Amino acid sequence: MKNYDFKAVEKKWQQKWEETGVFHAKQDFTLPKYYCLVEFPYPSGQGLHVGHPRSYTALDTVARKKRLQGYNVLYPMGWDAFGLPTENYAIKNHIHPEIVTKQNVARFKQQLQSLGFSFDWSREVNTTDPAYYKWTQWIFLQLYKKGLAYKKEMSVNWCTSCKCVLANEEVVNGVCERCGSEVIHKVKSQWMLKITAYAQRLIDDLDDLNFIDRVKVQQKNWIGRSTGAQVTFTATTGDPIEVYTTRPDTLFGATYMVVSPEHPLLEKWADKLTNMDEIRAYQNEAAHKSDFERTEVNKDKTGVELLGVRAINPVNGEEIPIFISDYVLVSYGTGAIMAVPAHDTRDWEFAKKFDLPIVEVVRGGNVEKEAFTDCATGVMVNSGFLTGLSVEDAKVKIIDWLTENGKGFKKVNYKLRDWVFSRQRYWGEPIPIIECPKCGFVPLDESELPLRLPEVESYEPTDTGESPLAKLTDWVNVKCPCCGGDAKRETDTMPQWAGSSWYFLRYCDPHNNDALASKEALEYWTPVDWYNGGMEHTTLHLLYSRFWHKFLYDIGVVPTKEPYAKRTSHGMILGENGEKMSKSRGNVVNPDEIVDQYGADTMRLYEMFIGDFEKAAPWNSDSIKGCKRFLDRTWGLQNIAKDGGIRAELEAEIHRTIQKVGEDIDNLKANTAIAALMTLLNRFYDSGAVTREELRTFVLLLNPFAPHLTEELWEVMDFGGVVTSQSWPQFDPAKCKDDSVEIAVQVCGKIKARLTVPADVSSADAIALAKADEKVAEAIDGKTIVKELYVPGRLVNIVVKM
RNA sequence: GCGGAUAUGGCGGAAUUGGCAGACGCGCCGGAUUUAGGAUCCGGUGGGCAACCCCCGUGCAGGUUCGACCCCUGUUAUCCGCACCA
Repeated sequence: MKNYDFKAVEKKWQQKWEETGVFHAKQDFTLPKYYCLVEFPYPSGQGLHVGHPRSYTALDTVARKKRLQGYNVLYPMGWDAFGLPTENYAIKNHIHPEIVTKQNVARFKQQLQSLGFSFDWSREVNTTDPAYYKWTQWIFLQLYKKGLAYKKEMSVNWCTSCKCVLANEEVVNGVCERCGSEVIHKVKSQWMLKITAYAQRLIDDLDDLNFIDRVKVQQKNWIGRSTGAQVTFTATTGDPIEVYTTRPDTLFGATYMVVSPEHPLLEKWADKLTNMDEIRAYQNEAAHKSDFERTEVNKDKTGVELLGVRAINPVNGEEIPIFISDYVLVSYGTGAIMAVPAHDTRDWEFAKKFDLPIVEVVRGGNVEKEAFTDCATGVMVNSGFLTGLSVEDAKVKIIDWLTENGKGFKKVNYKLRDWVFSRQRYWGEPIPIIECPKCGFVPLDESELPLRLPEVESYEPTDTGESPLAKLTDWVNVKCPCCGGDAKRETDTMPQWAGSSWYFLRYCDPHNNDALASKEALEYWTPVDWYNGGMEHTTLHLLYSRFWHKFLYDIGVVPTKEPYAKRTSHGMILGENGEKMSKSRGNVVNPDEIVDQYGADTMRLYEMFIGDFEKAAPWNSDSIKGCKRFLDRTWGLQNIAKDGGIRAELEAEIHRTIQKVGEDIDNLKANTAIAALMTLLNRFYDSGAVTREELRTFVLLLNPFAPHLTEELWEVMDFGGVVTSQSWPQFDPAKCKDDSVEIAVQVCGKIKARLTVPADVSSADAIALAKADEKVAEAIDGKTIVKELYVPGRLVNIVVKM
């Protein structure tokens, strides 16, 4: 036996796979298909880290197994290459971002190829390629034409460090999701996408999808649907004040109102409010607070009462005070609330601080001590015609009353906001819109796509909030396609999430110049059968791409309502100290070094063996050795190989292993699949031999995890052909069972003995055999047997009484 | 605060979903081989006890059951998501 030279062997097979194109998806649409997808990476300057291969290897094992099972598998890879880090690097080093991207992509690609993933490289896509972003822009134009893209002056999140606006989804705890810098509010005119129009469908359609639960829960929470009522209060000025509430049943307990500091009625009432100075001061203060300050928890309630205008409760005609307070948000509901301090914690705190009346309307709590909110099963009190009803009935009755009297109606609200879609940066897709003083916004004609990014001298972002593109007067100043007059191009670009919102469609037909992909290809390949990716994208990329896909479905471009049939998510790989891997913590493991030291197969195997796929797992350099040892022992099997079929004494175990490995790969339980293969390997060594047929099966089962070594072993053993053109082993359920089994014998639940019995032994015989055992006989001697039971193949339990 | 999850040896993790807890791997201990180290091979390894066929043991306290890591009630800790969303 030759020593296993992983470096030479891995290179050899990687070249062979590339030359023969064995992993290219076939263009034959009559074959059963399987579309496996992993999130395409952002090609950063740091190169791959050990987290990337966890996801890629897991679906690579699925893809490889599915191919052996006869499926036409699409397992593609590409580059999500627009974005800030590249642009910032380019600025710092005075290199064009396109060149930086090219270098990073080359590095990533080389790293991925060194790990032996079975990607179809003939379908590689790159979001920064004009032939690609032509279609990103095309989709934007379709959204615009359907009224789902609009430009609006509004208060937006502004990252002080990126010098760029952010979507709500990109603001985490009041700071920028990417760089962690402070986010402030800025009033700017921004392109928006109307994702809210799809809020209900984005919730409803989750039901039919095979997504892991936490993804569904997180998306539902983010969309934040609630049902309640919109109620019209009337101000003493005669103006209606609309509020939204989920508790219309508590309307009789509304003792004051609160409007947000930005509420438009305040300007309207400016001349009637006697304390306008105080109000303006409060508004000003609120406007200068960052998101972080404004949403800080357990913060004291603040506010100012409006003097000169009061409100009338529509249900009882009572006049109540109105306040402004920053605990009421402009962006949610109507920007105004009715306050029911007895049954809402925030209102209660506010009422206590401003000494406002607290009227109990649902019995059961002590509203002087705290707000009684957990009152869904309570009974109404102090509530006029609602008194005596259950909360549930009161809700129905009050909504009927409001509707009949024109004072309100049933209403559904969402926390989801429209998607802020423009970015004031260079390295993104140009938005293909021209603004004409006469004609307004004019979309570029589709024949002019792609609208290429122009060359610029400097990519520096500006403090004024303008895109670097704005400085290119030659590019900006154009003639209006509509009237021929002077007009200007939109200079903002699209966010990084644009290109990734539809990339999985492009893989189906990546070189198509007439459509984002052909109808036939989409019909055949979509939806993605299995998509694995990070939890951090749940309310970003995953939600955005579902939205775009639904839109494309509505306009007849794609044949399915949903892009992904199944979504799973991998846990993070942590550093050896159990902390998140990061440069600053100095615990980063470089995958190149692992491949260099142990080989790609060991790296792959270890990443799959490291633990529960869905959970975070700390890296352990000692444990890798165990995987290397296993592969070396597998290679060594050729020394004890002999002719012959599967031996009778190993038949059941081999069939069970085939079953287990297959099922475990499908269920993301690679760790136990590998454990089963290790057990089987130990059995071969224990028996001193492995037959050719046994080895053949073993090699096939191991192939998805360790593709290089198994190909080489296949070749050395002269099994014929290559592994990639074989069939996945079949198991026979009838052969998975042993003829005899070891069972435990318990007396009163305590184990007294272990017996080997025939697998098909009858209950009576098993119990008789158990009783015949010396220790069991001793334990039950002289006692009354209360109960005897036999769990087939497991145990006998004899229950006795003294 | 709300929502979701998790808790098993020295470590990563198994457990056919109510039926022999600790599979598999790491680490550790002992042995073989080696000039030595490394590598490899063999044996052992949840805890207690001198030892056992004994006792204890799946975060903690109860409960249901012939039988509970698994189901129920309560509780603690950790992680994640959302967070003044009316």
